[in-house]
Amino acid sequence: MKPLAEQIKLDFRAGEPLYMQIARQVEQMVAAGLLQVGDQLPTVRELATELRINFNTVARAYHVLDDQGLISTQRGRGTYIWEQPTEEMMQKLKQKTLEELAQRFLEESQNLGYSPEQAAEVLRQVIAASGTADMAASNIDQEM
Amino acid sequence: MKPLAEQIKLDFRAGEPLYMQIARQVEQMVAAGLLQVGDQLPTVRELATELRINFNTVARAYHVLDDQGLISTQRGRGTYIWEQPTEEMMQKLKQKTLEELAQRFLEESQNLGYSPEQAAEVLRQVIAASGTADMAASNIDQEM
DNA sequence: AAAACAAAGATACAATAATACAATCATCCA
DNA sequence: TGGATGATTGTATTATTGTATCTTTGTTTT
Repeated sequence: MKPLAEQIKLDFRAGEPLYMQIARQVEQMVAAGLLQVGDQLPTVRELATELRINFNTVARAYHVLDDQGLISTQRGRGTYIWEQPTEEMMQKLKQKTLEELAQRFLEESQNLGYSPEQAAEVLRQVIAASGTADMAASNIDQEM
Repeated sequence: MKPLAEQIKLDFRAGEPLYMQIARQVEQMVAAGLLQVGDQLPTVRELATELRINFNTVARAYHVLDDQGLISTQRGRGTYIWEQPTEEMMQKLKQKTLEELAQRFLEESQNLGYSPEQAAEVLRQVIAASGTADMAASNIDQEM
């Protein structure tokens, strides 16, 4: 297949920002099946050089797609098309898991030798700590 | 016991660096008693191959653990769980692990769209249910 | 015209990978 | 026995790749 860079056309005079043009065209290629799960996208620098723009602009486009879950950007490794769970899959995953998560948390805590009450107490503390916006690193150790 | 490599799960999309994920999970296995004094860890290349990452990333994880005194890495020899941590170290390690477990439980719950309070409430119910013989699936969603 | 905002670029940084290296071990043969 | 040699293991250094932060620029708003 032709290099991705050659398939992306930028219109420097369009109202649409460059990074959105890139993101949109990658989306369309995925939708068209031209890009498939696991495919590696060009590095931000490669694509930027081809398109004669700054690599941060490509990085912004990739960031948008990453937020969508369409791709996976991995520092030091590269950028890849990511499996996108369907809405119903997400829904199914959501159904049962909260209790299972709690169950697993409890089991793992008990494996460490803690009682369910201690596990619950630490959870409360972690919640409290993450709730405070500016929390000086809470030290739970002394409190138990 | 299952090979260590199979027990380590990497999330390539997580914010947490891969080497930290590895180091943390090894810590947790030590805290849980799954790894004991003298046990040999996989070589950096073995583990890296299994995890499909570069062996330097494993080496970096091992280096972190070596600095903590938890393991001993020896060029040409391999990597081993170091002397049994003192009771105090073990206590701290377990405490840290428990907090990390709570943190992860919380994050995963929130990823599913639940509030910290809902997560805590479900945990309470699971605890209560595990006390009694059977636990009917509680449906907390409508209650909060 | 000045302020405010967003897009794009420049620069420094952090995580991962690639490559070459040094220490140790295992094997074999004199 | 012991030295040679190749394989294995962790280490050091450098390159690659995405990220964070700040600056510049152009457009819009007031």
